[in-house]
Amino acid sequence: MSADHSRSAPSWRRVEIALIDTARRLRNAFDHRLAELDLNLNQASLLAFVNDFGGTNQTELAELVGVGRASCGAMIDQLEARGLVTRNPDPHDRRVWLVGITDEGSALVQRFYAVDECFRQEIRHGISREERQQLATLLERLGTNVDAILQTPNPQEKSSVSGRSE
Amino acid sequence: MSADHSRSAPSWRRVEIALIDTARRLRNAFDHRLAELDLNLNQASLLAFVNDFGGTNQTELAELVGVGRASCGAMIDQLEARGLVTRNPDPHDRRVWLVGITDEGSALVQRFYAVDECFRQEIRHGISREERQQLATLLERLGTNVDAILQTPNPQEKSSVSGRSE
DNA sequence: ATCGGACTGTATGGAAACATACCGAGCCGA
DNA sequence: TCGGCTCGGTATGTTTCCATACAGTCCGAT
Repeated sequence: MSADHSRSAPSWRRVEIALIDTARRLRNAFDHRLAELDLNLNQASLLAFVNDFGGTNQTELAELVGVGRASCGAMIDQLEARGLVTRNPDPHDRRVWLVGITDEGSALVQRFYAVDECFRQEIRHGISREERQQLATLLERLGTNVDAILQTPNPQEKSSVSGRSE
Repeated sequence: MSADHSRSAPSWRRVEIALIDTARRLRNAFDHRLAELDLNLNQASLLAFVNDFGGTNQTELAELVGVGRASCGAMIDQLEARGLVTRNPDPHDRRVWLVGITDEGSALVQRFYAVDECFRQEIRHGISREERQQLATLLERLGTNVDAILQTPNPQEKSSVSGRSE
């Protein structure tokens, strides 16, 4: 469905849109593969972070995964209910939970690694390491520019725009 | 917040994740800029498609924008309520609506073009046309691989998985 | 000692998208 | 002509995320 964008590429539909589109499909494909573990990509990432870094608080995890604190809390609720992670009180700060992994969670992370490995091989078919490196570099620079835009509070204020209808 | 992923780059966090992450932020930035028009990126895309291609039915628009038919219908509801597009019956097929643009919608699309132009200039800062070309090519290939995966119905079927708790 | 500010985690409401199921309309072969 | 299949659009329920507001806690300044 997404192949023949022959008529769907008007002047303004550029690389940026293609990037967003590809990423969406990439995420879908990832989730598709991860379905066998009853995880989505964010959950798997969270689990892997917890596995790698041990006792981490939720705010930090939220930033690592790239979701808000509330969403992260909800994700941890789910993973905790499945017995994959534990919430342990921080002895030094009664506000925070130190999220840790269980044996079952750790085992699931191993399976995630396997799925991820397989997935990446398929995804990278026909794409050299060099090209991936370029891609990473480009994304990095793109991300920098994006951050600059996001930190602009309210860009418009162009005051005398051509014509306002209302 | 997303810059110092120094400790956030474990072995499995590769280009694919960076791509998804960058795309998310890119979309956020786009929406941020588009907020001045009271549009999000999908709405703006839809509007631009309608503007460029004239009477189009909803299913086709959904595919162009990259959302499902239901979501597309909802979006058109909103745009129609704002007087930006119209639904006209297809004289040849009483099932379909031909979505057309209004004068007001067309004017808004022009403003969208302006915002988009400005946005792209900022986003592309420090990235050459050549590099964008490479990026596009890479995304194209990536998308092909993704499609291949999505069309795989159920990849593993390892049947006798180690141990299922429930 | 205590007060105010900053921070952690949670509750709540809303937005956006999906999958599914459904209705009405077209299409086509018997 | 009629029966079934397909297709366009819509309704429904679920999921996932965010933004905001809030309660509890820590910490530093007074």
